[in-house]
Amino acid sequence: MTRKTFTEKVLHVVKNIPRGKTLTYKEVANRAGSPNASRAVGSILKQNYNPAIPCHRVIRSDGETGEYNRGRIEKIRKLKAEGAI
DNA sequence: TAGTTGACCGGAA
DNA sequence: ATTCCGGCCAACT
Repeated sequence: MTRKTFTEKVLHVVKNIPRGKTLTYKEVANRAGSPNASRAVGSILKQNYNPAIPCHRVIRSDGETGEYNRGRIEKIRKLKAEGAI
């Protein structure tokens, strides 16, 4: 069984996030199989530069947008453009 | 191989 | 309400 690594699972989950919807790092980690790996999710998305992965739809549990490769402002702007805010 | 870092979370002061 | 602390996991050096 070639199980997918945590990283692959996270990328898959984020890739499946529909437009106008936002998931928290904790939710993504939970779907990836590790509910406590919320921090690892951020580290992974940070390294993953893939336009097919809408990492800007992943926000913090506090309701804040969190950070983004291209800037937090761009992240917020994209979320607003999608109606997530 | 081991140690440090960080796009986090939750609880305590 | 805001600020501080420890814990958790993967990637980096």
